Amino acid sequence: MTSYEQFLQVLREQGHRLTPQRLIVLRVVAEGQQHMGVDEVFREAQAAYPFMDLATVYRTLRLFKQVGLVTEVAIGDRLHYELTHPEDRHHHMVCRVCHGAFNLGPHYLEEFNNTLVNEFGFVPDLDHFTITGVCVNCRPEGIEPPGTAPKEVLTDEDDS
Amino acid sequence: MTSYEQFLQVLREQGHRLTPQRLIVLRVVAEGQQHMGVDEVFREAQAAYPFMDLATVYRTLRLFKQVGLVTEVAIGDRLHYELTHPEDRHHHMVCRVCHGAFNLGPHYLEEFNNTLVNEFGFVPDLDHFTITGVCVNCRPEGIEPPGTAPKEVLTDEDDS
DNA sequence: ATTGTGAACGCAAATACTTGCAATAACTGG
DNA sequence: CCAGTTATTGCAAGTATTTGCGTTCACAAT
Repeated sequence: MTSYEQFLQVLREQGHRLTPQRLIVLRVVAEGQQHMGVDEVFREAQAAYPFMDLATVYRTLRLFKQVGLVTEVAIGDRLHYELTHPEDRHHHMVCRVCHGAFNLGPHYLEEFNNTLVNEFGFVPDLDHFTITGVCVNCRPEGIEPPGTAPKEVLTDEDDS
Repeated sequence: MTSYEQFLQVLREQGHRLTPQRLIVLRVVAEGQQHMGVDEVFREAQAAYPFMDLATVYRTLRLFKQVGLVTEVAIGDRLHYELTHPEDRHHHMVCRVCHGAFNLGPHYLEEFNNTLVNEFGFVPDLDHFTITGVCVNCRPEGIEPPGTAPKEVLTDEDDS
């Protein structure tokens, strides 16, 4: 059973209607190899369903994010979306220079989370978390720090 | 305003021109009691200088942020700006419910920073950092925050 | 299968923010 | 103090995203 089927179940259980538009957006995101921008999703969806409206794509992605079906990643100054893989929760480090995105295991933030909760009673939103910075490859030439270079999951050609 | 003068110096040193518009935006932000939204800054600035254009406010705030004169804080889905106080660097925790902002000392992120640098060679942007979540006051009573639920059943608050 | 209800849609207008461009004016060097 | 250079501005148009609203259609109950 694909997670696709399970996702339909989740939507239905929460009382959301399974419209063709939603099914298509879900399929498009699910078939995308990595996180996609809204315009990409729109283009693909429209190809499969010509009446698709951009506002619907925005609304649908927002719903999916809310329900947890998709994960939002801030790439540059724009939001991208990827299918949520519950078995592989992770955060993202996004390079400000090359816009590459690298995965970060959840445990890296657990301690931070606990500190905020215990010291301030503040419960941070850490379901998914995107932190910007500069990756190894884009760092000015110098001494390579110890550790393994993370696997890059996205390279988006664009400049802001 | 002692730091005000220093700020002018910074701008000048970096080759930026001291236009009346910039001086006014700087003054407005400096006089603001807390972080201000762009529209607030615009309104105040326009009161002092009727020709002020909204685009100029956006451009000026972006410049100031780049130069480090102001700090950007994401409140809700909108950006706010406050004067940078070099002697009191801090991050922000912003409540998703009441939109309240709480300061967070820099040391809370130092370890996290080091981990990313050492393990991934990724240098995160942590000059200023805003994390959203739910603050103590807005947290529903009796709801255990995520990530802190003990594996074994314990009703004791004591930690060890 | 038919129908009622309201969620979701499509569209167009609104909002938030950015950008191209010609005119202006801050700074420099004479 | 004056003129040249070019960063910066104001305006208007552009882009990204959201929202109001009348219509449509998914779903449940007949």
